[in-house]
Amino acid sequence: MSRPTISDPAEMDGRVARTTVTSFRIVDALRDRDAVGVTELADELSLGKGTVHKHLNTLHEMEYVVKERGKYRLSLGFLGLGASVRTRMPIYRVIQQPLENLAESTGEAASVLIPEHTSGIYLARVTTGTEPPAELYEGKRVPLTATAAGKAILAYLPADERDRILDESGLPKLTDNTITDRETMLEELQTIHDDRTAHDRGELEADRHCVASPITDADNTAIAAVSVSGPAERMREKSIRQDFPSILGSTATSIKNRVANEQSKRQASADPNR
Amino acid sequence: MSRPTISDPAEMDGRVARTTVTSFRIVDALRDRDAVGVTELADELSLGKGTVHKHLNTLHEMEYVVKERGKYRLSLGFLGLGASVRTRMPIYRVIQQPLENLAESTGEAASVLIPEHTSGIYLARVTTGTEPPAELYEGKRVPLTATAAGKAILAYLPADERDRILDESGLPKLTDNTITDRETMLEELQTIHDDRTAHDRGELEADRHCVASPITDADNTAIAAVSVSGPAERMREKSIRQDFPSILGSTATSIKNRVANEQSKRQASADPNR
DNA sequence: ACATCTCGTTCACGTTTCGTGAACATTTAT
DNA sequence: ATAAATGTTCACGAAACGTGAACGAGATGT
Repeated sequence: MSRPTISDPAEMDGRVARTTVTSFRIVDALRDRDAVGVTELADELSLGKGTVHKHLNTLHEMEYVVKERGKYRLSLGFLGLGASVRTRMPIYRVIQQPLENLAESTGEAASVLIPEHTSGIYLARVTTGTEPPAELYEGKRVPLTATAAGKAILAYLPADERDRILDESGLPKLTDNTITDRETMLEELQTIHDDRTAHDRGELEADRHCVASPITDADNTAIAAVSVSGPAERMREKSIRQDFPSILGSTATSIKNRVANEQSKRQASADPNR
Repeated sequence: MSRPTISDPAEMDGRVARTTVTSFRIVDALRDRDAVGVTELADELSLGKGTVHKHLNTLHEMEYVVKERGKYRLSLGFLGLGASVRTRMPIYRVIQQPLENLAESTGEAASVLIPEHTSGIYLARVTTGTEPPAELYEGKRVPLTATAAGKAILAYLPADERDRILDESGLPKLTDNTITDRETMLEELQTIHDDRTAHDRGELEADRHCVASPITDADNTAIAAVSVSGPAERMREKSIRQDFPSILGSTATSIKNRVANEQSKRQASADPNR
């Protein structure tokens, strides 16, 4: 989603390895299809058949691509890479329990979103009942401006970094409710900062409402956000009886404290004195 | 684990894009460390600082690498790639329920292993109780020769493909119990084929026992394997009271049928007639 | 506070090699 | 069986990758 597939070959001259870019353009293309042939890929990416074949063969040798009856697809090697990246994040190791509690007590899907580059990526999600499976969200990239969790993060980022993100990512319109005006967004972020709670009323997906709280570090800067989301109507009803903001707030502080604990533990074990 | 990090630059001449290989050598190196600097990486991979920097910068531009205070690490972009690859596999969409049932009825960790290239990769795992978290296994690469699920797959592969895998991967010794002799392995595979059940008594991890059944396609060729595993002693006790082979066998056929159903559904929807 | 050292970043150049196009081989469709 | 389409290989020219050294920023220690 709105990934910078580096289509402007002019601006980035000596600083980038073009061959690698081509390889990852192929990886990105494979990501969105089931199994694909050389010619098809070459046409789609406007590359020579020979070139595409060489790259696919390279990825195949490294076992990042599987070849089945002349067609190519990405291998499960990427599953290992993704799992490794996620498991290495200190915050990931402490959110499982809080997320499960949150999903349990609200009866809705609970997620943690992490800011990376200029967008947000779902780190984990716990679903209840008949919600779409968590796998469809984990690893998914969304604009920070079009989701409650993303706005919660933006509201608790240093102003210069927040502005940089808004500059680079813009405010893409995903539904009729998406905020696309920068001034409006800045006002909204101010409100969110005051409340420590962000709302999303169908800004990412039309029928989906979402409430979120930022997870901050010692400097009160966002490192992530927790959120619950569900069908618009059901969320509206529940919000009358349940105090989403306070539930999310306590989940967020719980996660924050666990992260802090983890970090002090790590420092203690890395530093054998004390 | 035993990935072919392409260390022999001689044998693969014009057929491979060397720049891409270098980039993925860097990715593979990043995978196993937390966050790393240019110099450190350059030394480890015996590359120039400039080279490493250019590659990291490339990966950064494409948002596959994150830069934090001069150190680099892999981004969650790989999480999305991995999730996408896995979700695209038809078998993945049908194993959740059977795996949960299996874990429930045996009280042990239940997994599905998929063969890729010459090794096996855990596609999914459901754990119960105090087992190590499933995330540590999902995406993990293991030798097919050193685990019950892997042997179950080997036993139900065409002889030529089985031999090719044994040729290429060898029989690496991981514990004192690992089978390292090819003849012994072939006999074992024969037994496994007869029983449709494979056993692993500490061949991958010393204190871990594992029982597995192959999941086959219409041709009776393995496309995966289901397994349960747990601490050696507990597994030994349980195996007296529980009939692991028959539980695994029915799980395997259940999965097999579900996969077949999925495929006929897909064909029906892709083919608008009838 | 200063000096020094380390590390990340940039740059120019020579040479590897990447990408192109066409030919060949192999598979699929007719 | 024939033909069309697709995967694979090859040779060559042009592009750019990797090397080494220089620069600059940041950390470290005195």
